[in-house]
Amino acid sequence: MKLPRTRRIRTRSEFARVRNQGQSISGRFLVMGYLADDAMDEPFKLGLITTKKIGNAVVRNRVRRRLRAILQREGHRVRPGHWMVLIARHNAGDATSTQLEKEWKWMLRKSGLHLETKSSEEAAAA
RNA sequence: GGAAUCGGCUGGUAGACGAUCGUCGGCUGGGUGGUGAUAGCCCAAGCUGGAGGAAAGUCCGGACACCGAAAGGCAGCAUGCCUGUCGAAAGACAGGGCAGCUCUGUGUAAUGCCGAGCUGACGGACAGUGUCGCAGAAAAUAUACCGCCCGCCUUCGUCAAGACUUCGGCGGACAAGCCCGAAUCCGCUAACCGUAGCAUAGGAGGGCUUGCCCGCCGUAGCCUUGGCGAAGGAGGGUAAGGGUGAAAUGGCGAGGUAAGAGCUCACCGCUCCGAUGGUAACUGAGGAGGCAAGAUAAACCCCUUGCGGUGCAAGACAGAACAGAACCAAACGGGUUGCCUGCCCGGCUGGGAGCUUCGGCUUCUGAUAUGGUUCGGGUAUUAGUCGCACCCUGCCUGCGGGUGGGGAAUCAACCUUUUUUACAGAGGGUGGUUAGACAAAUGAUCGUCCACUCCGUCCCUCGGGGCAGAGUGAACAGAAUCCGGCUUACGAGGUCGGUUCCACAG
RNA sequence: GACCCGUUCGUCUAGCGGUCUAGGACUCCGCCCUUUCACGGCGGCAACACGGGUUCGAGUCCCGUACGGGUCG
Repeated sequence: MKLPRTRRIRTRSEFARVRNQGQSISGRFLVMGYLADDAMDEPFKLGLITTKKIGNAVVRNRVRRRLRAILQREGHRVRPGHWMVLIARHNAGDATSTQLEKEWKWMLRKSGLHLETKSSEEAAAA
């Protein structure tokens, strides 16, 4: 799944809307906020937040790239029509890609955004 | 010579290959864009580019932009040995000078001298102001204090001389008392004198005692004078000494002096002038001065030189709405509708004075709904477009751009040349490229190989090896207007130096 | 991003280059007071962010580093 600029959350008001009206789940490395929106024409919109608490610019960039790659690969599992904000916690810089991916999938199931599509299972079976 | 470790300089080379999926920019294509063309928008695919030496810190300097002009001055800030080179500046480099520290050698009573290494924010402390705690006599002015010396005064001690006094001794004189009688004199008697006698009554005389005086000697006291010493006082001469401090007004020796002192002299040091050498910083032959001069300017300050301020969130363009200014229109305006009627909504005015038949009318004053045009300011803007992506330039243009030429840097392959092959260097030349985001791109996954770390397990000679798994791809670290420096961070390697250990040789 | 400011006991803060061994308040600890607690009294522990430099002497002055905070459309 591609992540061009139209599928990103970019304005302060959109981040504030997810924060104020949405729900959130916190994990070991991540915090995920989400909000359903029927009017959305995209499958979902993603926002990433990496604060200075995580580390210097190198570490922050690495965390963002890993999270973006996970969403590119696994974004088709997300139920369409949702705002989604991922906030990296202070220890996310020490986490590996697989750890981040496991935690994100766990969050997806717990939040109910996981989409059980037949096509993916059939593809896995095939 | 080797090893370890520390520091300086240099150095910035990427895990390799393949596959899949992505991200930002550019080019090409199609559609749209009323149309030939451009910009813009949409679509899918291909090609292609995409982090660093520090991109960091934001410590300097500049470009560029705006502020009113950016010329002068004050304030403020920065700068600081000399010469040269590079540079727009900041700054860097090279050489030199001076100073400090360390070491080796050498020398002195001492300061030193030669050499080597390291370090230096290295203009000015006779332009002025300030500060120098504690300790110390004294901390910046030259002397107060202690001390030393000189003479004077007072007191004391001692010695000498002198005067006086007390006492003692001796001697003498005098007075009183007593005693003495050979009788020397007076005296008395013999009439007087001579002479004789008397007499110790009186005087002289002698003796003794006492008193007093004088002299001498001794002793003690006191006074005066002088010497010496001590204490004190006021005065003068001194700067040798005062052991404290980070720092004390030249050092050492000799002479000299009341004591001392560059007071004088030799040597050393210092200050001033200064030959010579050097572009200069500087050097300092020689001479003069008897010696004035502390530190601090990363205290204020003075001098030299430089700087207008703000910073790309600079700024430019586009630009609603609300409010503002000017002008215009009509008393009606807006909505509904293709238009009209109709319907709906809002408005058709406030205040004062006067008159009134109470319906209104006249007059004064103030304000304005609504619509339109223009103006400047300028906000909102998913902060929209530009600024903003190598440089210069010609032509066309509908001014948005299009197209062409030249140059620079770099990459890949190629050619020539240097070199011992290779690597590498130099030159040529073909082709490509020139990071430009804005919640912010340059990545993710998988496979094979390599290196390292960790965990597990197996083997043996207990130090390694094998197998499997995970992680990392050396570290520091991610462009944000651009450029030049500085500082800081950092791994392997190279090089230089120090320290330690080992081995060998002398 | 560009540009400014600050850092002193556990906390909030004073602090002329010199008796700073850095003062005060709250906290903490010990003792006293009280039947006990509290209040109160007495005493004590406890700090100049780090590294260099200037100076006889640095918390203070200068330079660098680290950390924290602020302003600007």
